[in-house]
This record gives sequence, C-alpha cells and structure tokens, in this order.
Amino acid sequence: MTTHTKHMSADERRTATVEAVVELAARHNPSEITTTAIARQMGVTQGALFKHFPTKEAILEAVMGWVAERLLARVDQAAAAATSPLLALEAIFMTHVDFVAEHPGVPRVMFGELQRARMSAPKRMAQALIRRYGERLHRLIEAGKASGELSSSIDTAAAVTLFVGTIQGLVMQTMLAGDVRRIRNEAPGVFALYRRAIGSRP
Amino acid sequence: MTTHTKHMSADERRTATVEAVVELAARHNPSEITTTAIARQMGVTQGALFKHFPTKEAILEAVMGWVAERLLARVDQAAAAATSPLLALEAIFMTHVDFVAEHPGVPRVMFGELQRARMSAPKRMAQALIRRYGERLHRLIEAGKASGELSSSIDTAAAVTLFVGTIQGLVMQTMLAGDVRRIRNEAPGVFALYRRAIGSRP
DNA sequence: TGATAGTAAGTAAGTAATTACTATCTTACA
DNA sequence: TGTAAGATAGTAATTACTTACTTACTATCA
Repeated sequence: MTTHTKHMSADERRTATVEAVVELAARHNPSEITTTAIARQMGVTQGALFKHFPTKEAILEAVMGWVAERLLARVDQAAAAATSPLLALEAIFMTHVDFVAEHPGVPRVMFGELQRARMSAPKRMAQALIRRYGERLHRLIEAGKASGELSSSIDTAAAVTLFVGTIQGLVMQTMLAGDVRRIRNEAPGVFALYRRAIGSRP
Repeated sequence: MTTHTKHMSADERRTATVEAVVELAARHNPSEITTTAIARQMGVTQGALFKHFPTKEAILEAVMGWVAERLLARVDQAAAAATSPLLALEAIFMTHVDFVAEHPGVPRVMFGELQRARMSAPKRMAQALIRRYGERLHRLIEAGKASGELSSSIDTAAAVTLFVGTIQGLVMQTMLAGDVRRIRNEAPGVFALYRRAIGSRP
C-alpha cells in the first residue's frame, strides 16, 4: 500500500529501480538501457537515481541480486514439492520457463553481463547464480540415476549443460518470434525430449 | 600472399574489417566493439573505415553475410557427406561446434543482433540465417522419422529448438569457463544425449 | 498540539569522456 | 599524373556522473 506521496523511501526506490530495469530489458537491448531510460521509466529525473545508487554498475548488481533471490526461491520451492528427482527437474523446468515468460528481460540481462569482457560485480553474480543453479541440477540428476529413474549411463555434466541450453533455446525462439507466449506453449514439447534424453528406458 | 604494401584494395579491406570484428567479438562484448576498436585491430585510423563502409551498421551487415555464407557452406558440406539423417545431424552439430570454437565471437555477435530493439539489416540477416538453418534441421529430422532412424513420435519443431539450444548451452558454458577448448571436449557428450532424445529405441 | 528545523528525495543544468561520422589534406601506386 | 586509400583533426550527439538548489516529510520541543 503505497500512499500517494511524491517522495519514496530509499528501499522502495531501490526496488522500483530494479523493476524498471527488468521491464526495460524485456523490450530493449541491455546495453541500450541508459540511466536516462531507467529514470524515464520510473517517472523521475536521471540525477535522482544517483541518490540511491553510487554507480550504474551498482544498479545492475542490485538487479542480479533480485534475479538470483527470486529465481532460486521459486525453483527450490518447485523442487521441494516434487516426489521424485525427474518430477523435480520437470517442476524446475516449468517454473524457470514461467519466470522467463513473466520477466523476458531477465535472460537478456544475464547473458549481457556474462558477455562483458572485464570482470565486474554483476558479472560475478551472474556466474554465481548459474553455478548454484547447476549444482542443484547436478544433485537431482545424480539422485535420479541412483534411484533408477534416470539412465545411469548418461554424463551428468552434459545433462546439466543440456538442461540450461534447452531453456536458452526456448529464449532464442522467443526472441526470434518476438512473442513471449510462445515459450510457454513450446516448453512441454521440449521438456518431453529432454526426458527422453535422460530417462531410463523401460 | 599479400605483398607488403601500405594500401590495401577495397575488397581486401572489407574482408579484413569483417575479420577484425569477428576477432574482437571473441574477447569483447559486441556492444563495446566501436569503430575505433575495429580500426585499431586493423592497424589503421578510425576514419579509414568509412572509405569502405558508409556506416557502422553496414560493417555489421557484412559480418552477418560473412557468417551466413561460411557457416551454411560448411554445414551443408558436412551434411552432404553423411550417409543417414542422424549421421548428418551429428556432422552438422560437430561442424557447428568447430566453427564456434574457431570463431567464438560469432554467436555473441549473432545474439547481440537478435537482442536489438529496432529492426535493422544485420538483425534481419541474423534471423534469416537461423531460419534457413532451422529449415535444414527440420528436413533432416523429418527424413530421419520417415526412415525409422528417429522416433516418429517426437515433435519436430521441438527437436529443432533443442538442437539450437544445445549449441547455445555449450556456448554459455564456454563463456562461463572462459575457455574455448572446453566446447570441443563437451560436445560429444551433449550430442550423445541429444541422440537419445530423438533416436528411435532399439 | 503546532510551529519549525533538519534531512532525505528530487530537480535542473551542468561536466568530461566517448560515440559514429566527416571535411580536408597527404601519400602511394598504376 | 590521376586516383584510390589513408591520416589528421575535427563535428554533434550521447553517455555516466556531479553540483547547486528546491521540495516534502519527520522528529523535536515550547
């Protein structure tokens, strides 16, 4: 319940800034997201941003933190509700796809940070997020192999790479088509193929 | 066998410019590839670029043309030498991985162009390349289903998306590790999973 | 309670640096 | 010698960030 005041609190403004970046990234190239564009999206002057963030990089750092927290929380929640490793992988997949469909700018910002030449705080956070995500997948796949639900002959590292790449492929299709709804429609078919790839054969 | 002259011909310079961009993209964020950086990579002043290209966008257009021509030629050559649809898909996969390992900047430039907000000539060329690439995959997968080599129950469109995403996933791993050789090492394992996903079961 | 001083949040108008691109002059080769 | 290729030194526009000033909320105290 935000009262209609002209001034926001520092915390509200920081959150609003992060959300503005995520929304802008859905329609614009991350490298074209200038501080002026962020401020305009928020209905505020450009200089006002620097009351809450020392640099633009600090803004991107906050964005990466926002993404890591929300994505991992939802993914963990989905996995916890599942009753087997394979079902957990499917739940994670669909949850991730939902997240990307809700926030199409997120994978673009992530990829943009990873592409940076020099190491930076936001790039480090993007790497850390993918590493943590990969560890969760690795554990689930190993558990699935142990329980016999997944084929014990598959390469776990390759299965992790394929999982992440599968979502990347869906994101790419979305960017090609320019239609966000498409990712939700195509996701089940693509995961069905992934299940064929890793599942044990009857 | 370029003779040691100070002035290059227009055609040589255009090719050298494209190669400079591809080399720069291997180490730098595509949006950080300025005309100054391109010129420095070529050992030439920045203004000299505009003797051969009217705009920077025209340079990127030439880059996309260079990529489309070389990648599709190599992919077609690899597919033609294969004796079955599945072997053709494997040959295309490995050829593509080789191409990316040789030119790690290429997928970054491609992805960067696709991310652009407004339509542009290079973006259109990137979309056209992926479309043509996808059509080739589509035909091969359909042929494989007809011959019984691939499962007839799989979704062909999803299989195309998964193929492209699989390579994207390998590229992402490369960017995370910062080590180009890794993609060649991991490629066979990942394709083995892809084969499990689409192949008919014995 | 109600005036008021202090402060956080915001504005407006700057800065230097960098960008793509250009005008003018110079060099090298056929 | 004429011309294409390149060098030099610009241009206006845009970038992240700053400075000086103004507004709105809040805690304090008579």
